[in-house]
Amino acid sequence: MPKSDDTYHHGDLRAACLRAARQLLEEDGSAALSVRAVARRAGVSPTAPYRHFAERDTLVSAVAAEGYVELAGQLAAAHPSPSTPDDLAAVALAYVRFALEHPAMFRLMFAEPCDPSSEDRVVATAVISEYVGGIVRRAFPGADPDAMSTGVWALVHGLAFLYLDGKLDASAPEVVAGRVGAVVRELASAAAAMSPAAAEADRP
Amino acid sequence: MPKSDDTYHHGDLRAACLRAARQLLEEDGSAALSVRAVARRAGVSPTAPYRHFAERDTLVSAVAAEGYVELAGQLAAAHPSPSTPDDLAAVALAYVRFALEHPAMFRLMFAEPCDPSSEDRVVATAVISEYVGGIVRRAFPGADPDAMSTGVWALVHGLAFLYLDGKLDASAPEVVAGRVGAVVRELASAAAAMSPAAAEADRP
DNA sequence: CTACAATGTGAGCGCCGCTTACATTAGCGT
DNA sequence: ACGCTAATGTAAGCGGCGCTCACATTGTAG
Repeated sequence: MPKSDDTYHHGDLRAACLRAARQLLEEDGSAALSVRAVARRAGVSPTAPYRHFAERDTLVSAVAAEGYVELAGQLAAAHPSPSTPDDLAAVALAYVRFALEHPAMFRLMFAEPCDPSSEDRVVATAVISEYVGGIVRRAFPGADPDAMSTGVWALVHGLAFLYLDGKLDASAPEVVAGRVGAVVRELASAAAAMSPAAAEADRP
Repeated sequence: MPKSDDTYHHGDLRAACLRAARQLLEEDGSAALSVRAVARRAGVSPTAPYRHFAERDTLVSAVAAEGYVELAGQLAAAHPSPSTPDDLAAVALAYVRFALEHPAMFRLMFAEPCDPSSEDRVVATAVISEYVGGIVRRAFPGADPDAMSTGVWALVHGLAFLYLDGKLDASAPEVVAGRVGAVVRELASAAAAMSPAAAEADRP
C-alpha cells in the first residue's frame, strides 16, 4: 500500500520531476535541488527519479536546457530581429533581466561546463549562439562576425554576472535598464562606426 | 591517544585547511571540497575545521578570497599600469588565462553572491574593481568612467566564462591569445576613438 | 492471456554538514 | 612555579544526500 489511492505508476514522472526541480530551484536555490527533494515533491519514492535521470547531473542538465530555451524566448520577445545598437541594448537588457529574475536558474545554466552528453543543452545553447550571430551580422555588417559575436555575447553575459554578483547597482529596474543601455550603446555604436578594416586584424 | 606522536594542537590548522582545500579544488573540483575531506587531508578529526570556519561556506569564501588576490596579482603582472588598448588586451588575456588555468577556483569565486559577511572577499573584489577603473581612466579619458569600467570588466569576465564553458575554442594558448586580443582591441580601440559626447548619454 | 519491459518501491551503504559533550593544551596572571 | 581559563582538537551521533540492488506493480505487444 505505497500510495493512498493514486495509481502505482505516475503517468509522467519525468515532467513532474522537472517541474518540482524548477520549483525547488526558485524557492531555495540550487543547493535545495536534490534528487530526494524532487521525489518528495513529486509524491514518489526517493529513488523513483533515477528511472528517468541517470544521476543528479542529468536532472540539472535537463533543467538547464529548459532555462536556455526560456532565455532564448525572452531574447526573441525583446526584439525578434534586432539590427541597431538600440535594438541590441534592448536584447541585452532582456538577458540581464532574465539573470536577475531567475538567479538560481541562470547560475545553474552556467555553473558547469556544458557536457556534450546532454544533447538538449547543446542545441539550446547553439540556438542562442546563432541568435547572437544574426544580430551581429545585421547590426555590424563591417565587423568580423566571429569576433564581434564573441564580444557582444561576452559583454552581455559578463554584465549579467556582475549584476548577479552584486558588483553593480540592481536596486531598481530602471537603474539597471539605464546602465545596461548606456554600456551597450557606448560600446556598440562605437564598434558600428568602425571601418571594416579593423576586422581584418582578426585574421592575420 | 588520538594522534600517534604529533602534538595535540596542530599549530596552524587554519592555514593547513586552506591549503588542503585548494589542493582538493584543483584535483577534483569544487564538489570534492568538503569539510571532512579537508580535515582528512590536514590529518585532523572531521570536525576540527569548524573551530576556524563557522560553516562550509565560510571556508569556501576564504578560498575564494585567496583566488581574488591571486587573480589581482596575475593582472598586475600582465601590466602594472596599462593605458592603451594593447595593454588592456594583455590584461584581458591574463584574466582569461587565469580562468582557464584554474577553472574550479574561478567558478568558485563567482559561483555564489559575494556575501557581505566575508570581509576578505569584499575587499579583494574591491581591489580588482579599482584596478579596472584605473585602466579605464587612463585608456579612455573621454568616456564615462563608470560605464566604461562596467563595460570592460563585463566584456573580459564574459569572455572568460564563455571560454570556460567551452563556447569558444580554447585548444591552444595562441588561439586564445589571438582571439581575446582581437575582440578587446576591436571594441576598445573603437571606444577610445569616440568623442566624449557619447559619455554624456549615460547621465541624461 | 501471458510474457516482458518499463516503471515505482524499500532497504541500505558510505559520505556529507553540523551539533553537542568532552579532552587536551597554551598562555597568562599571580 | 602554578593553576585558571579560553582556545583548540576529539568522539559520537543526527538527519540528509547520491546512488545501488533486489523486488513489486503495471502497461503493452505477441
